[in-house]
Amino acid sequence: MPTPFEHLAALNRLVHEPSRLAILTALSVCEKADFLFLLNITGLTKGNLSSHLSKLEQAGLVAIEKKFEGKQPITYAMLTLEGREALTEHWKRLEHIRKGARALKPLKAT
Amino acid sequence: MPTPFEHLAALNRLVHEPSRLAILTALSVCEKADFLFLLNITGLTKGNLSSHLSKLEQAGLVAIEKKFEGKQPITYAMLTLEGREALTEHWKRLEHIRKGARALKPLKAT
DNA sequence: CCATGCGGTTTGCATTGCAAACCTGTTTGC
DNA sequence: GCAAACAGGTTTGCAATGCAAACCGCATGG
Repeated sequence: MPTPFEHLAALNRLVHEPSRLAILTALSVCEKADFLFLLNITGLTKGNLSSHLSKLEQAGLVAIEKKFEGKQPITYAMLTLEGREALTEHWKRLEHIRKGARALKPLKAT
Repeated sequence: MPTPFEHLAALNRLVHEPSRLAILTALSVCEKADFLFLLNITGLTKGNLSSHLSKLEQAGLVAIEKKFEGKQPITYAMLTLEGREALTEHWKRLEHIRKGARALKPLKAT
């Protein structure tokens, strides 16, 4: 009989980290977002947003697209399919854990 | 107009960390739990459970009580009021963030 | 030209979380 | 009765992470 906490082991730290959870969750509701937009809504510094995005890209959860808009370089990020699935799965696990705790109720300390 | 992501900044890393979220959530449904019970349901190693508990104790989120049950030493952990509040607050924030993302929908990149 | 700003990336460092070693006492085998 | 195994943890060592700060290339302004 598995406890709901087994799901914790499966929590993907890459997704779970607050800043990245923010980025991913934000991306999940826009088809595409640029760097500065993400910067504003997450409140991260440029440096940290940059490195989190790289990490997410490397993991295949987001796709990065760099182009020039006129003369300004601009970086777009969007969720990959994999990223979308990972995020959905993650929220589901969290939900599951919290719900599961209630089911644990009858258990008592030795 | 604050975005829901401001709540992320407030996510308490101490609580957010998966293993500790497990410990705290488990504790939230038993008035008291012993070390080995926590060990089983979280699936952590003794060493890591020990250090997570210490950290939670230092932060004032759990209270540790050590006694002898016959000849065996046994360690009990229970949530402090502060711990209970922190956990509740944490789940609330997470909920808020996920819900909030949907409200972000109309925003678009650029 | 020099400096100031924009749009990021890279670097350095302190903090973490994990695995493995260790510790104190108790029980078991012989 | 003494060595070995076990129970219940704690401490240590190390690799990885996240953050702040420094850096970089290009473009515009004085």
